[in-house]
Amino acid sequence: MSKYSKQTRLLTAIDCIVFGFDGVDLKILLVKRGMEPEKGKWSLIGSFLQQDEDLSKAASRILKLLTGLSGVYLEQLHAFSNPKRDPIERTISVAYFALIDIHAYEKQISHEFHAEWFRLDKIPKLIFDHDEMVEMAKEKLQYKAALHPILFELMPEKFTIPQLQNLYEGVYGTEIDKRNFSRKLLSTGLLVKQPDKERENSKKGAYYYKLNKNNYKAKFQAFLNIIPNSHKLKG
Amino acid sequence: MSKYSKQTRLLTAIDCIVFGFDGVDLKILLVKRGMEPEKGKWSLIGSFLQQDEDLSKAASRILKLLTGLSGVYLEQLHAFSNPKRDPIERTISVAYFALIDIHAYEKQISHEFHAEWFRLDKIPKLIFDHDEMVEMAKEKLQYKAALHPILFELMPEKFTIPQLQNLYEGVYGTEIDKRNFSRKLLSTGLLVKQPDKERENSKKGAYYYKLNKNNYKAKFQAFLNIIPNSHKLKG
DNA sequence: ACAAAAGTGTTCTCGTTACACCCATGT
DNA sequence: ACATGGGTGTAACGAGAACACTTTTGT
Repeated sequence: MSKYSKQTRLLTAIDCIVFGFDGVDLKILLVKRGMEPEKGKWSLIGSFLQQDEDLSKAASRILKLLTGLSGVYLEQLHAFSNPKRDPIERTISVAYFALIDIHAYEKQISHEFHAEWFRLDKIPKLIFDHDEMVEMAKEKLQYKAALHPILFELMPEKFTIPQLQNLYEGVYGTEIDKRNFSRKLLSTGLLVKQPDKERENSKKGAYYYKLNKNNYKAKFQAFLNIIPNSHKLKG
Repeated sequence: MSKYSKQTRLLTAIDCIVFGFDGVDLKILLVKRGMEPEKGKWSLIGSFLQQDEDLSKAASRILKLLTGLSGVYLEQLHAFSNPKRDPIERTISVAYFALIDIHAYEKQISHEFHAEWFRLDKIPKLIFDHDEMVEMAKEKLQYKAALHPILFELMPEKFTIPQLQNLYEGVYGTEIDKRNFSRKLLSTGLLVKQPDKERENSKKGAYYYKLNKNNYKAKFQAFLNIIPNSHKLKG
C-alpha cells in the first residue's frame, strides 16, 4: 500500500533525565554536547530515534551507552514538541527519566562523553528546552515517590535507614522525624535487616538493610504514604 | 545551518481518548475511520501533527473539530512508538486523554465523522494499538481521580451528589457508602449548593450543586482521598 | 567524660469506616 | 399507604504526627 501523502515527517529524539544519589545529595547526570548546534554546552543525554527501535529501546540504548548500565528504572515522562525547540530542524523529543544506583555507575563510567553529576540546586543552564524537562522530571519524581517506593532504585544493594531518610529529605527539601520515618519504612515489610553495620558516618554504626524484592514488586503499586503531609505538595 | 543528516524522519500522530459521562455510564467517543487502511473500522479520534503546531495544539484542534468544544480538560498520556503499529508507514502516536461534559457535546455534535459513544465495557475492537491506548487511559483516569478532583470535568454545570457518586462508582466499579461519600465531598469545599432540585431521578428530588471554581483550582493539586481504600488500587 | 549519630515507645488527634433511620414526593 | 431515592448523625477504629530519652563508641 502507498504511504500517507502530504504529511509532515519529523525527527524524533529521546532525552534522559538520569537521577543518582551519592548518600548525601540527589544529583542528575549531564553531558557536554558533542555536536552542533550548541556544541560544548551542557545537555541531557540523548539521541535520535533509530529505524526499527521504539522509544523505550532507544532510551535503554542511550543509558547503556552513557552509563554502561542495563535494567535500570526507566519511565516515559513527556513528549516535547514546540516547533522551535531545536533551531536546526524541527524535532520532537520524548523525555525519559531514569533512576540509577550511582555506585554501580561509578564502576562502569566511561569518560568519552564528558558526563558529570550535578546537585539539583546547581544545575547549569541547559540547551534547548532541557531545563523544562528537568523541572518536570523533578516534579514527577516527587509526585511518584510520595506514592510508590521508587526511591529504592537509587539506593545501593545494602543501605541504612539514615541514608534512606537523607534521600527522602533531599527529594522533598524537608526534614522528617526519624522515629516516624523508620517506623513507617519498617512497617512496609520492604526492608530486610542485615547483621552488619555501616560505620563511616557514625560511631555507633547503623544497621544495613536490603530490599525485599518480592515485597517490592507486590507493593510497588500500593499507595504508600511515606512523606508526611504529602497532600500539601503540588503535583 | 544545515540539517541533521542521516537521521530517520517519521510521521507523528495524535490520538485522543475522550471520556464522557451521561449521568449513568462512563463512556468514550469513537469514530469510524475515514481513510485507508482499516477504513470503516472503529478508531480513536486522531490526526497527523501539522507543521508549526505542537502536540497539545493538535489535540485541541482534533477535539474542536470532532466535538465542537474548546477549553476542555486535556492531558498528554503517552507516546506509542512500536515500529509496526501502523502497517502503512512508521508513525509515532502521542495519545491524549480528554474529559468533556457530554451534555455540552450533544449541543455541538457534528454527524459528519460518524462518532459514537461507547460504554467502557462495550468497546469494540479498535484499529492499530488503540485498544492499548484506551486501556492505559482508563488506568490513568482511575489513578488521577483517586488523588485529584478531575471527575468534575465530566459533570454538567449543575449536578447532584447522587450523580457524582454514580460517576465515581462507575470509574472504580465499586459501591460507595452514600453518607461517607457526601460528607467527604462536602468537606472539600468544592461544592456550592443551589436552591433548586433535580427531579427526574427521584420523587423527593436531589439538590443541585455547582463547582466552586476558585477552590477547584486551588485544591486541584491537593491529594484528596475520595475513594475509600484507594491504596488497594493498582496504579 | 563527652560528643555524635542510632535506635526506640507513647500519647493525642483526626480522618476513615461502618452502620440505620427519617424525609419528601409521586403513584 | 407505600414505594423510591435523598439526606443526615454517631461510635469505633486506625493511621499519622508530635515528642525525649537511652545506647554505642570514637576521641
